[in-house]
Amino acid sequence: MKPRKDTPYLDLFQIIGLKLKKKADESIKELGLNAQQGKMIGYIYENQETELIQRDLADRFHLRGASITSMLQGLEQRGYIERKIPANNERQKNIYVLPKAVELIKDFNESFQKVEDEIVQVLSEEEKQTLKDLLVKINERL
Amino acid sequence: MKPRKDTPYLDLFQIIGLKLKKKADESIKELGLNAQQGKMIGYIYENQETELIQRDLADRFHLRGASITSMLQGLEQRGYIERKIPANNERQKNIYVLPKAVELIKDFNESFQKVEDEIVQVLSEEEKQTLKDLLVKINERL
DNA sequence: GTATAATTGTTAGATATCTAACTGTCAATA
DNA sequence: TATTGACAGTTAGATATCTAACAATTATAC
Repeated sequence: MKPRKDTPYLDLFQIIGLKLKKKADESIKELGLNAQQGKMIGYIYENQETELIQRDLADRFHLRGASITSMLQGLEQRGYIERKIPANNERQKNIYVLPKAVELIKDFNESFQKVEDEIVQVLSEEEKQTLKDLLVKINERL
Repeated sequence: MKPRKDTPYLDLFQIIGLKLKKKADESIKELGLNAQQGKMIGYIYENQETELIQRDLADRFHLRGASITSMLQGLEQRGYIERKIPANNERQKNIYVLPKAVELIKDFNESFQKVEDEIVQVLSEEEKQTLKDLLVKINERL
């Protein structure tokens, strides 16, 4: 009996995603953080003037509120970020990066850029553009 | 200061991967397993006549040996699979699915197929083929 | 043949994520 | 304005993954 199962897109996205996660983790491991934490710090840095709250991070990174709490508690204890309850809403916490994290952001970005380059190194400019369009289209409807 | 960070491919793959994982988990949740377990059972079923060992599963799914041990212990305790030490190599364990798992495979595959269809629903036949070619190319070099 | 290497799988302990239940605060409305 | 519901975040407990150290077995090299 031949398998009727045939889910090449699901499988490819899953495997590529895993490989990329491992590469990204590896590339910033020496900085003492994982890729998710690096991405998070970078995102906070770029958005901290917009009254960024944990809910926003959960949405952006497709994680649950509980995961964000846990992650930010870790980053806060280690001195990378701080959380301040804003005057106008005591439910929320605004997130800011501290200098210790800012120092690392350049290194993060270089490392992530290298992984990014690895992804598309085998593609022509035209193929890269085509791929990006297709991925955006898929992501929007998913 | 504008962010110099720009890793759209890394970000898109990460987010699409997460969304797909959640959809796939959701789609087979009622069967009492998660997507990874479903994929694993399906793969074992299709390869159990080839003296499949844990090492093979670790390679196929890009997981560590320890993770496979843990996962298979769970599936074995719940009666989905069995592991037998082959006569010719006492280090190894050959993996087989049990009837309880076989019953579910058809349902798994239908569920995964639905997620698969969701991924490419917005693409034309030509776009689908292009995407697959690009993904395969990327996956090979990664 | 024996010593050394590599291979396969397991365990222990760490981390990241999840769900469900919860607290406290703010918003809507009757 | 008092109640009810929605929202932001936390905690507890479960699960899945990882790394590192390990045991047992097999393969290789001298």
